[in-house]
Amino acid sequence: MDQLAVLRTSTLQSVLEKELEKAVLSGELAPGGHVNENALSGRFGVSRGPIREALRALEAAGLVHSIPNRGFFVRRLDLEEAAHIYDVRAALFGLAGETLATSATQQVIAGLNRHIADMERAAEERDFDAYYPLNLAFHRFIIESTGNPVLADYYLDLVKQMHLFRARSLGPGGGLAVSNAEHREMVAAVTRRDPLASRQAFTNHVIFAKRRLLAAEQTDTQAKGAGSEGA
Amino acid sequence: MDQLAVLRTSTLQSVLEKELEKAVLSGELAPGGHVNENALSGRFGVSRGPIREALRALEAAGLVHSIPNRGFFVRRLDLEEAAHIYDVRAALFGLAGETLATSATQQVIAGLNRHIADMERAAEERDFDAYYPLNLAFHRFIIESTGNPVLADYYLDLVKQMHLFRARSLGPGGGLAVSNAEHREMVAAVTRRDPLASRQAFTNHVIFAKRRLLAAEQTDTQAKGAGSEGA
DNA sequence: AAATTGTAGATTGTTGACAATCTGCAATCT
DNA sequence: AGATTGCAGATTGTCAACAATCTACAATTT
Repeated sequence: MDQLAVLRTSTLQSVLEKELEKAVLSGELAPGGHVNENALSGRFGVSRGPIREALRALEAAGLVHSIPNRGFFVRRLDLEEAAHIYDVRAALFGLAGETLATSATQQVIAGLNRHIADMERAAEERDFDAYYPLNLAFHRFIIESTGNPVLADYYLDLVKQMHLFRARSLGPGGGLAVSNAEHREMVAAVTRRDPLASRQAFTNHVIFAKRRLLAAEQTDTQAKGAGSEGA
Repeated sequence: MDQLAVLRTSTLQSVLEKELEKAVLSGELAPGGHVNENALSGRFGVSRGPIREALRALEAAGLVHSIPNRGFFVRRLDLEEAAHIYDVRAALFGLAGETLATSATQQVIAGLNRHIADMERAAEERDFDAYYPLNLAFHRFIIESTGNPVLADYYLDLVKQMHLFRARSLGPGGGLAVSNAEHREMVAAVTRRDPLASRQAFTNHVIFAKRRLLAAEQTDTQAKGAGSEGA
Protein backbone atom coordinates (compact mmCIF):
# COMPACT_ATOMS: atom_id res chain seq x y z
CA MET A 1 0.00 0.00 0.00
CA ASP A 2 2.63 2.45 1.12
CA GLN A 3 4.89 1.36 -1.70
CA LEU A 4 2.27 2.30 -4.25
CA ALA A 5 1.91 5.78 -2.89
CA VAL A 6 5.67 6.18 -2.98
CA LEU A 7 5.86 5.04 -6.57
CA ARG A 8 3.10 7.35 -7.61
CA THR A 9 4.82 10.46 -6.25
CA SER A 10 8.43 9.41 -6.47
CA THR A 11 8.85 9.61 -10.21
CA LEU A 12 12.17 9.89 -11.98
CA GLN A 13 11.59 13.57 -12.51
CA SER A 14 11.02 14.35 -8.86
CA VAL A 15 13.99 12.24 -7.79
CA LEU A 16 16.22 13.99 -10.29
CA GLU A 17 15.03 17.37 -9.14
CA LYS A 18 15.70 16.56 -5.49
CA GLU A 19 19.08 15.10 -6.31
CA LEU A 20 20.17 18.07 -8.39
CA GLU A 21 18.88 20.44 -5.74
CA LYS A 22 20.94 18.60 -3.16
CA ALA A 23 24.03 18.88 -5.36
CA VAL A 24 23.48 22.61 -5.71
CA LEU A 25 22.67 23.35 -2.08
CA SER A 26 25.50 21.24 -0.72
CA GLY A 27 27.92 23.28 -2.78
CA GLU A 28 29.01 20.21 -4.70
CA LEU A 29 28.10 22.23 -7.76
CA ALA A 30 29.89 25.45 -6.91
CA PRO A 31 27.94 28.74 -7.02
CA GLY A 32 28.63 30.52 -10.28
CA GLY A 33 29.93 27.31 -11.78
CA HIS A 34 28.83 25.77 -15.02
CA VAL A 35 26.51 22.76 -15.00
CA ASN A 36 27.60 20.08 -17.43
CA GLU A 37 24.57 18.21 -18.75
CA ASN A 38 26.57 15.29 -20.06
CA ALA A 39 28.31 14.77 -16.76
CA LEU A 40 25.01 14.71 -14.89
CA SER A 41 23.54 12.47 -17.54
CA GLY A 42 26.31 9.94 -17.00
CA ARG A 43 26.25 10.25 -13.25
CA PHE A 44 22.53 9.52 -12.89
CA GLY A 45 22.32 7.09 -15.76
CA VAL A 46 19.62 8.96 -17.64
CA SER A 47 19.70 10.89 -20.88
CA ARG A 48 19.93 14.67 -21.08
CA GLY A 49 16.22 15.21 -21.64
CA PRO A 50 15.05 14.58 -18.08
CA ILE A 51 18.13 16.39 -16.76
CA ARG A 52 17.24 19.51 -18.71
CA GLU A 53 13.62 19.35 -17.51
CA ALA A 54 14.79 19.17 -13.92
CA LEU A 55 17.16 22.08 -14.51
CA ARG A 56 14.29 24.17 -15.89
CA ALA A 57 12.42 23.54 -12.66
CA LEU A 58 15.45 24.54 -10.60
CA GLU A 59 15.76 27.63 -12.76
CA ALA A 60 12.23 28.68 -11.86
CA ALA A 61 13.09 28.04 -8.21
CA GLY A 62 15.99 30.46 -8.53
CA LEU A 63 18.74 27.93 -7.89
CA VAL A 64 20.29 27.99 -11.35
CA HIS A 65 20.03 30.30 -14.34
CA SER A 66 20.58 29.65 -18.02
CA ILE A 67 22.38 31.55 -20.74
CA PRO A 68 21.43 30.68 -24.32
CA ASN A 69 23.94 28.40 -25.99
CA ARG A 70 26.07 28.44 -22.87
CA GLY A 71 23.92 26.28 -20.65
CA PHE A 72 23.01 26.34 -16.97
CA PHE A 73 25.00 27.95 -14.18
CA VAL A 74 24.57 27.65 -10.45
CA ARG A 75 23.21 30.94 -9.22
CA ARG A 76 25.43 33.05 -7.02
CA LEU A 77 23.94 35.61 -4.67
CA ASP A 78 25.61 38.91 -3.97
CA LEU A 79 24.95 40.87 -0.82
CA GLU A 80 22.27 43.05 -2.42
CA GLU A 81 20.22 40.08 -3.60
CA ALA A 82 20.60 38.42 -0.22
CA ALA A 83 19.24 41.56 1.42
CA HIS A 84 16.23 41.55 -0.93
CA ILE A 85 15.54 37.93 -0.10
CA TYR A 86 15.68 38.71 3.61
CA ASP A 87 13.13 41.51 3.21
CA VAL A 88 10.67 39.26 1.42
CA ARG A 89 11.29 36.47 3.91
CA ALA A 90 10.61 38.87 6.74
CA ALA A 91 7.26 39.86 5.25
CA LEU A 92 6.26 36.24 4.76
CA PHE A 93 7.42 35.21 8.21
CA GLY A 94 5.46 38.11 9.63
CA LEU A 95 2.36 36.77 7.93
CA ALA A 96 3.10 33.38 9.46
CA GLY A 97 3.30 34.95 12.91
CA GLU A 98 0.06 36.85 12.45
CA THR A 99 -1.67 33.72 11.19
CA LEU A 100 -0.47 31.55 14.05
CA ALA A 101 -1.54 34.11 16.65
CA THR A 102 -5.09 33.97 15.35
CA SER A 103 -5.44 30.31 14.50
CA ALA A 104 -2.78 28.14 16.15
CA THR A 105 -4.13 25.16 18.05
CA GLN A 106 -2.88 24.29 21.52
CA GLN A 107 -1.07 21.42 19.89
CA VAL A 108 0.85 23.79 17.65
CA ILE A 109 1.75 26.04 20.56
CA ALA A 110 3.01 23.01 22.46
CA GLY A 111 5.09 22.13 19.42
CA LEU A 112 6.60 25.60 19.34
CA ASN A 113 7.61 25.35 22.98
CA ARG A 114 9.08 21.92 22.42
CA HIS A 115 11.24 23.23 19.58
CA ILE A 116 12.40 26.15 21.68
CA ALA A 117 13.32 23.87 24.56
CA ASP A 118 15.40 21.72 22.21
CA MET A 119 17.24 24.75 20.93
CA GLU A 120 17.87 26.17 24.37
CA ARG A 121 19.32 22.88 25.49
CA ALA A 122 21.66 22.85 22.48
CA ALA A 123 22.60 26.46 23.18
CA GLU A 124 23.41 25.74 26.82
CA GLU A 125 25.57 22.82 25.82
CA ARG A 126 27.25 24.99 23.18
CA ASP A 127 26.35 22.31 20.66
CA PHE A 128 26.53 24.45 17.54
CA ASP A 129 26.27 21.54 15.13
CA ALA A 130 22.98 20.51 16.65
CA TYR A 131 21.59 24.04 16.85
CA TYR A 132 21.53 24.84 13.15
CA PRO A 133 19.26 21.97 12.02
CA LEU A 134 17.04 22.51 15.07
CA ASN A 135 16.62 26.13 14.09
CA LEU A 136 15.75 25.07 10.56
CA ALA A 137 13.20 22.59 11.87
CA PHE A 138 11.69 25.28 14.07
CA HIS A 139 11.17 27.58 11.10
CA ARG A 140 9.80 24.75 9.03
CA PHE A 141 7.38 23.77 11.75
CA ILE A 142 6.15 27.34 12.01
CA ILE A 143 5.65 27.87 8.32
CA GLU A 144 3.86 24.56 7.87
CA SER A 145 1.63 25.12 10.87
CA THR A 146 0.06 28.16 9.23
CA GLY A 147 -2.06 25.95 6.99
CA ASN A 148 -1.19 28.14 4.03
CA PRO A 149 0.72 26.00 1.49
CA VAL A 150 1.37 28.98 -0.77
CA LEU A 151 3.10 30.78 2.06
CA ALA A 152 5.07 27.66 2.97
CA ASP A 153 6.22 27.01 -0.58
CA TYR A 154 7.44 30.54 -1.15
CA TYR A 155 9.12 30.82 2.22
CA LEU A 156 10.97 27.52 1.93
CA ASP A 157 12.02 28.49 -1.56
CA LEU A 158 13.61 31.66 -0.21
CA VAL A 159 15.41 29.74 2.50
CA LYS A 160 16.81 27.43 -0.16
CA GLN A 161 18.04 30.35 -2.25
CA MET A 162 19.75 31.77 0.80
CA HIS A 163 22.10 28.79 0.83
CA LEU A 164 23.63 30.14 -2.37
CA PHE A 165 25.07 33.14 -0.57
CA ARG A 166 28.80 32.80 -0.38
CA ALA A 167 29.19 33.19 3.37
CA ARG A 168 27.06 31.34 5.88
CA SER A 169 27.53 34.27 8.22
CA LEU A 170 24.44 33.50 10.22
CA GLY A 171 25.82 30.12 11.24
CA PRO A 172 27.88 29.67 14.39
CA GLY A 173 29.14 33.25 14.74
CA GLY A 174 25.65 34.75 14.59
CA GLY A 175 23.54 35.49 17.58
CA LEU A 176 22.75 32.24 19.27
CA ALA A 177 21.47 33.42 22.59
CA VAL A 178 20.09 36.50 20.86
CA SER A 179 18.17 34.32 18.48
CA ASN A 180 16.70 32.35 21.33
CA ALA A 181 15.49 35.49 23.04
CA GLU A 182 13.73 36.43 19.82
CA HIS A 183 12.23 32.97 19.59
CA ARG A 184 10.76 33.26 23.07
CA GLU A 185 9.21 36.61 22.24
CA MET A 186 7.63 35.14 19.10
CA VAL A 187 6.08 32.22 20.92
CA ALA A 188 4.94 34.48 23.74
CA ALA A 189 3.03 36.68 21.31
CA VAL A 190 1.42 33.67 19.67
CA THR A 191 0.45 32.24 23.04
CA ARG A 192 -0.95 35.63 24.04
CA ARG A 193 -3.07 35.56 20.85
CA ASP A 194 -1.75 38.96 19.83
CA PRO A 195 -1.61 39.01 16.00
CA LEU A 196 -0.04 42.46 15.72
CA ALA A 197 2.74 41.83 18.21
CA SER A 198 3.25 38.38 16.78
CA ARG A 199 3.61 39.68 13.25
CA GLN A 200 6.11 42.23 14.49
CA ALA A 201 8.11 39.69 16.48
CA PHE A 202 8.29 37.27 13.56
CA THR A 203 9.20 40.00 11.09
CA ASN A 204 11.85 41.37 13.43
CA HIS A 205 13.39 37.96 13.88
CA VAL A 206 14.26 37.86 10.18
CA ILE A 207 15.13 41.55 9.92
CA PHE A 208 17.54 41.23 12.84
CA ALA A 209 19.17 38.24 11.15
CA LYS A 210 19.53 40.37 8.06
CA ARG A 211 21.19 43.15 10.06
CA ARG A 212 23.56 40.68 11.68
CA LEU A 213 24.52 39.45 8.23
CA LEU A 214 25.03 42.96 6.89
CA ALA A 215 27.08 43.94 9.94
CA ALA A 216 29.25 40.82 9.65
CA GLU A 217 29.70 41.49 5.97
CA GLN A 218 30.65 45.07 6.70
CA THR A 219 33.45 44.18 9.10
CA ASP A 220 34.47 41.38 6.77
CA THR A 221 35.03 43.65 3.81
CA GLN A 222 36.78 46.21 5.99
CA ALA A 223 39.33 43.65 7.13
CA LYS A 224 39.51 42.01 3.76
CA GLY A 225 42.05 39.25 3.65
CA ALA A 226 41.92 38.29 7.31
CA GLY A 227 39.60 35.33 7.86
CA SER A 228 40.31 34.98 11.55
CA GLU A 229 36.94 33.38 12.28
CA GLY A 230 37.35 30.04 14.00
CA ALA A 231 36.00 27.65 11.37
CA MET B 1 22.90 46.71 -31.30
CA ASP B 2 19.37 46.53 -30.05
CA GLN B 3 18.71 43.56 -32.29
CA LEU B 4 21.54 41.67 -30.70
CA ALA B 5 20.20 42.23 -27.23
CA VAL B 6 16.82 40.98 -28.38
CA LEU B 7 18.32 37.84 -29.86
CA ARG B 8 20.31 37.17 -26.75
CA THR B 9 17.27 37.19 -24.47
CA SER B 10 14.54 36.18 -26.88
CA THR B 11 15.45 32.55 -27.26
CA LEU B 12 13.09 29.86 -28.44
CA GLN B 13 12.68 28.69 -24.88
CA SER B 14 11.59 32.05 -23.56
CA VAL B 15 9.24 32.62 -26.49
CA LEU B 16 7.66 29.22 -25.95
CA GLU B 17 7.25 29.87 -22.26
CA LYS B 18 5.59 33.23 -22.87
CA GLU B 19 3.35 31.78 -25.57
CA LEU B 20 2.24 28.84 -23.41
CA GLU B 21 1.68 31.16 -20.49
CA LYS B 22 -0.52 33.33 -22.66
CA ALA B 23 -2.50 30.29 -23.77
CA VAL B 24 -3.04 29.28 -20.16
CA LEU B 25 -3.89 32.73 -18.80
CA SER B 26 -6.23 33.60 -21.66
CA GLY B 27 -8.22 30.49 -20.87
CA GLU B 28 -7.54 29.05 -24.31
CA LEU B 29 -6.23 26.06 -22.40
CA ALA B 30 -9.10 25.57 -20.00
CA PRO B 31 -8.37 25.33 -16.26
CA GLY B 32 -8.34 21.72 -15.20
CA GLY B 33 -7.95 20.66 -18.81
CA HIS B 34 -5.33 18.33 -20.15
CA VAL B 35 -2.36 19.73 -22.08
CA ASN B 36 -1.60 17.74 -25.20
CA GLU B 37 2.11 17.88 -25.95
CA ASN B 38 1.74 16.69 -29.52
CA ALA B 39 -0.85 19.34 -30.32
CA LEU B 40 1.39 22.10 -28.97
CA SER B 41 4.35 20.58 -30.76
CA GLY B 42 2.50 20.80 -34.07
CA ARG B 43 1.07 24.23 -33.38
CA PHE B 44 4.42 25.86 -32.66
CA GLY B 45 6.41 23.81 -35.12
CA VAL B 46 8.88 22.48 -32.57
CA SER B 47 9.43 19.04 -31.14
CA ARG B 48 8.13 17.95 -27.76
CA GLY B 49 11.43 18.43 -25.97
CA PRO B 50 11.35 22.23 -25.74
CA ILE B 51 7.61 22.09 -25.07
CA ARG B 52 8.15 19.88 -22.04
CA GLU B 53 10.92 22.13 -20.76
CA ALA B 54 8.64 25.14 -20.98
CA LEU B 55 5.89 23.21 -19.22
CA ARG B 56 8.26 22.36 -16.37
CA ALA B 57 8.93 26.06 -15.94
CA LEU B 58 5.19 26.81 -15.92
CA GLU B 59 4.77 24.02 -13.39
CA ALA B 60 7.21 25.71 -11.03
CA ALA B 61 5.31 28.97 -11.57
CA GLY B 62 2.14 27.23 -10.44
CA LEU B 63 0.28 27.54 -13.73
CA VAL B 64 0.17 23.85 -14.58
CA HIS B 65 0.75 20.64 -12.66
CA SER B 66 1.83 17.22 -13.83
CA ILE B 67 0.64 13.73 -13.01
CA PRO B 68 3.07 10.92 -13.81
CA ASN B 69 2.19 9.09 -17.03
CA ARG B 70 -0.85 11.31 -17.49
CA GLY B 71 0.88 14.53 -18.43
CA PHE B 72 0.33 18.18 -17.67
CA PHE B 73 -2.94 19.79 -16.64
CA VAL B 74 -3.83 23.45 -16.37
CA ARG B 75 -4.07 24.25 -12.69
CA ARG B 76 -7.48 25.13 -11.33
CA LEU B 77 -7.82 27.19 -8.18
CA ASP B 78 -10.54 26.58 -5.67
CA LEU B 79 -11.73 29.26 -3.27
CA GLU B 80 -9.45 28.12 -0.46
CA GLU B 81 -6.31 28.32 -2.56
CA ALA B 82 -7.37 31.70 -3.89
CA ALA B 83 -7.74 32.93 -0.32
CA HIS B 84 -4.25 31.68 0.53
CA ILE B 85 -2.82 33.48 -2.47
CA TYR B 86 -4.55 36.70 -1.41
CA ASP B 87 -3.03 36.48 2.06
CA VAL B 88 0.49 36.10 0.70
CA ARG B 89 -0.12 38.82 -1.86
CA ALA B 90 -1.29 41.11 0.91
CA ALA B 91 1.89 40.55 2.89
CA LEU B 92 4.07 41.20 -0.14
CA PHE B 93 2.09 44.26 -1.16
CA GLY B 94 2.41 45.53 2.39
CA LEU B 95 6.18 45.21 2.11
CA ALA B 96 6.00 47.17 -1.15
CA GLY B 97 4.08 49.94 0.59
CA GLU B 98 6.51 50.07 3.48
CA THR B 99 9.46 50.15 1.10
CA LEU B 100 8.03 52.91 -1.05
CA ALA B 101 7.23 55.06 1.97
CA THR B 102 10.87 54.97 3.02
CA SER B 103 12.60 55.12 -0.32
CA ALA B 104 10.34 56.32 -3.15
CA THR B 105 11.75 59.15 -5.22
CA GLN B 106 9.65 62.16 -6.13
CA GLN B 107 9.53 60.74 -9.62
CA VAL B 108 7.94 57.54 -8.36
CA ILE B 109 5.40 59.47 -6.30
CA ALA B 110 4.53 61.51 -9.38
CA GLY B 111 4.07 58.26 -11.27
CA LEU B 112 1.71 56.94 -8.61
CA ASN B 113 -0.42 60.07 -8.85
CA ARG B 114 -0.48 59.86 -12.62
CA HIS B 115 -1.72 56.28 -12.49
CA ILE B 116 -4.40 57.20 -9.99
CA ALA B 117 -5.56 60.11 -12.15
CA ASP B 118 -5.87 57.78 -15.13
CA MET B 119 -7.95 55.34 -13.14
CA GLU B 120 -10.20 58.01 -11.70
CA ARG B 121 -10.89 59.33 -15.16
CA ALA B 122 -11.82 55.85 -16.35
CA ALA B 123 -14.01 55.36 -13.30
CA GLU B 124 -15.86 58.63 -13.87
CA GLU B 125 -16.50 57.68 -17.47
CA ARG B 126 -17.66 54.25 -16.36
CA ASP B 127 -15.13 52.79 -18.77
CA PHE B 128 -14.79 49.38 -17.16
CA ASP B 129 -12.79 47.87 -20.01
CA ALA B 130 -10.13 50.53 -19.60
CA TYR B 131 -10.08 50.36 -15.82
CA TYR B 132 -8.91 46.79 -15.41
CA PRO B 133 -5.62 47.09 -17.35
CA LEU B 134 -4.96 50.48 -15.74
CA ASN B 135 -5.34 48.89 -12.33
CA LEU B 136 -2.97 46.13 -13.36
CA ALA B 137 -0.43 48.68 -14.60
CA PHE B 138 -0.73 50.58 -11.31
CA HIS B 139 0.09 47.50 -9.30
CA ARG B 140 2.93 46.63 -11.63
CA PHE B 141 4.36 50.13 -11.36
CA ILE B 142 4.24 49.93 -7.59
CA ILE B 143 5.87 46.56 -7.29
CA GLU B 144 8.63 47.43 -9.74
CA SER B 145 9.32 50.76 -8.10
CA THR B 146 10.35 49.05 -4.88
CA GLY B 147 13.70 48.12 -6.40
CA ASN B 148 13.37 44.62 -4.98
CA PRO B 149 13.26 42.17 -7.92
CA VAL B 150 12.60 39.21 -5.63
CA LEU B 151 9.50 40.90 -4.32
CA ALA B 152 8.41 41.83 -7.85
CA ASP B 153 8.88 38.33 -9.21
CA TYR B 154 6.94 36.66 -6.44
CA TYR B 155 4.13 39.20 -6.47
CA LEU B 156 3.64 39.10 -10.23
CA ASP B 157 3.68 35.33 -10.07
CA LEU B 158 0.84 35.37 -7.58
CA VAL B 159 -1.16 37.76 -9.75
CA LYS B 160 -0.71 35.39 -12.67
CA GLN B 161 -1.91 32.43 -10.64
CA MET B 162 -4.98 34.40 -9.63
CA HIS B 163 -6.13 34.36 -13.24
CA LEU B 164 -6.70 30.64 -12.89
CA PHE B 165 -9.54 31.18 -10.44
CA ARG B 166 -12.78 30.27 -12.10
CA ALA B 167 -14.62 33.54 -11.52
CA ARG B 168 -13.14 36.95 -12.20
CA SER B 169 -15.31 38.27 -9.42
CA LEU B 170 -13.15 41.28 -8.81
CA GLY B 171 -13.76 42.54 -12.33
CA PRO B 172 -16.53 45.03 -13.13
CA GLY B 173 -18.88 44.16 -10.26
CA GLY B 174 -16.17 44.66 -7.63
CA GLY B 175 -15.56 47.89 -5.84
CA LEU B 176 -14.47 50.42 -8.41
CA ALA B 177 -14.95 53.64 -6.51
CA VAL B 178 -14.06 51.77 -3.34
CA SER B 179 -10.82 50.64 -4.88
CA ASN B 180 -9.96 54.18 -5.87
CA ALA B 181 -10.49 55.44 -2.35
CA GLU B 182 -8.06 52.79 -1.16
CA HIS B 183 -5.59 53.83 -3.84
CA ARG B 184 -5.66 57.42 -2.67
CA GLU B 185 -5.02 56.38 0.91
CA MET B 186 -2.05 54.28 -0.20
CA VAL B 187 -0.43 57.11 -2.14
CA ALA B 188 -1.16 59.55 0.66
CA ALA B 189 0.72 57.41 3.16
CA VAL B 190 3.67 57.05 0.80
CA THR B 191 3.74 60.80 0.17
CA ARG B 192 3.55 61.37 3.91
CA ARG B 193 6.60 59.11 4.30
CA ASP B 194 4.77 56.99 6.86
CA PRO B 195 6.02 53.39 6.47
CA LEU B 196 3.70 51.89 9.05
CA ALA B 197 0.53 53.47 7.71
CA SER B 198 1.68 52.76 4.18
CA ARG B 199 2.23 49.10 4.88
CA GLN B 200 -1.19 48.89 6.46
CA ALA B 201 -2.90 50.69 3.57
CA PHE B 202 -1.24 48.49 0.96
CA THR B 203 -1.99 45.32 2.91
CA ASN B 204 -5.59 46.36 3.44
CA HIS B 205 -6.06 47.06 -0.23
CA VAL B 206 -5.44 43.40 -1.02
CA ILE B 207 -7.23 42.07 2.04
CA PHE B 208 -10.33 44.09 1.16
CA ALA B 209 -10.23 42.71 -2.37
CA LYS B 210 -10.07 39.24 -0.83
CA ARG B 211 -13.10 39.98 1.32
CA ARG B 212 -15.02 41.29 -1.68
CA LEU B 213 -14.23 38.08 -3.51
CA LEU B 214 -15.27 35.90 -0.57
CA ALA B 215 -18.49 37.86 -0.13
CA ALA B 216 -19.33 37.61 -3.84
CA GLU B 217 -18.58 33.91 -3.75
CA GLN B 218 -20.77 33.51 -0.67
CA THR B 219 -23.85 35.05 -2.30
CA ASP B 220 -23.05 33.14 -5.47
CA THR B 221 -23.15 29.74 -3.81
CA GLN B 222 -26.24 30.70 -1.85
CA ALA B 223 -28.06 31.62 -5.06
CA LYS B 224 -26.97 28.38 -6.66
CA GLY B 225 -28.17 26.33 -3.70
CA ALA B 226 -31.59 28.01 -3.78
CA GLY B 227 -32.06 27.40 -7.48
CA SER B 228 -31.84 24.19 -9.45
CA GLU B 229 -29.26 21.86 -8.03
CA GLY B 230 -28.09 19.62 -10.85
CA ALA B 231 -24.53 19.87 -12.14
C1' DA C 1 -28.40 -6.60 -18.45
C1' DA C 2 -24.32 -5.58 -15.59
C1' DA C 3 -19.71 -6.40 -14.83
C1' DT C 4 -15.34 -7.90 -16.48
C1' DT C 5 -11.81 -8.65 -19.68
C1' DG C 6 -9.18 -7.77 -23.77
C1' DT C 7 -7.54 -5.02 -27.37
C1' DA C 8 -6.51 -0.92 -30.41
C1' DG C 9 -5.35 3.76 -30.47
C1' DA C 10 -3.47 7.63 -28.36
C1' DT C 11 -0.24 9.87 -25.22
C1' DT C 12 3.64 10.23 -22.30
C1' DG C 13 8.59 9.14 -20.82
C1' DT C 14 12.98 8.46 -22.46
C1' DT C 15 16.59 7.80 -25.54
C1' DG C 16 20.39 8.40 -28.94
C1' DA C 17 21.78 11.11 -32.78
C1' DC C 18 22.65 15.29 -35.42
C1' DA C 19 23.26 20.26 -36.31
C1' DA C 20 24.54 24.75 -34.29
C1' DT C 21 27.27 27.16 -31.21
C1' DC C 22 30.89 28.06 -28.08
C1' DT C 23 35.75 27.65 -25.94
C1' DG C 24 40.57 27.19 -25.95
C1' DC C 25 44.75 26.75 -28.33
C1' DA C 26 47.90 26.93 -32.06
C1' DA C 27 49.37 29.05 -36.31
C1' DT C 28 49.76 33.31 -38.79
C1' DC C 29 50.31 38.14 -39.66
C1' DT C 30 51.70 43.06 -38.63
C1' DA D 1 56.27 40.38 -29.27
C1' DG D 2 51.28 41.25 -29.42
C1' DA D 3 47.13 40.76 -31.73
C1' DT D 4 44.28 38.29 -35.02
C1' DT D 5 42.60 34.37 -37.39
C1' DG D 6 41.38 29.60 -38.00
C1' DC D 7 40.69 25.13 -36.46
C1' DA D 8 39.60 21.02 -33.25
C1' DG D 9 37.17 19.48 -29.35
C1' DA D 10 33.53 20.00 -26.33
C1' DT D 11 28.83 21.41 -25.22
C1' DT D 12 24.22 22.86 -26.03
C1' DG D 13 19.69 22.96 -28.72
C1' DT D 14 16.67 20.27 -31.20
C1' DC D 15 14.73 16.41 -33.28
C1' DA D 16 12.60 11.93 -34.56
C1' DA D 17 11.83 7.36 -32.98
C1' DC D 18 10.89 3.72 -29.63
C1' DA D 19 9.13 1.65 -25.31
C1' DA D 20 5.90 2.11 -21.44
C1' DT D 21 1.62 3.55 -19.91
C1' DC D 22 -2.99 5.04 -20.11
C1' DT D 23 -7.88 5.56 -22.11
C1' DA D 24 -11.86 4.21 -24.48
C1' DC D 25 -14.56 0.94 -26.53
C1' DA D 26 -16.00 -3.55 -27.95
C1' DA D 27 -16.39 -8.47 -26.96
C1' DT D 28 -17.15 -11.84 -23.55
C1' DT D 29 -18.83 -13.87 -19.38
C1' DT D 30 -22.03 -14.50 -15.53
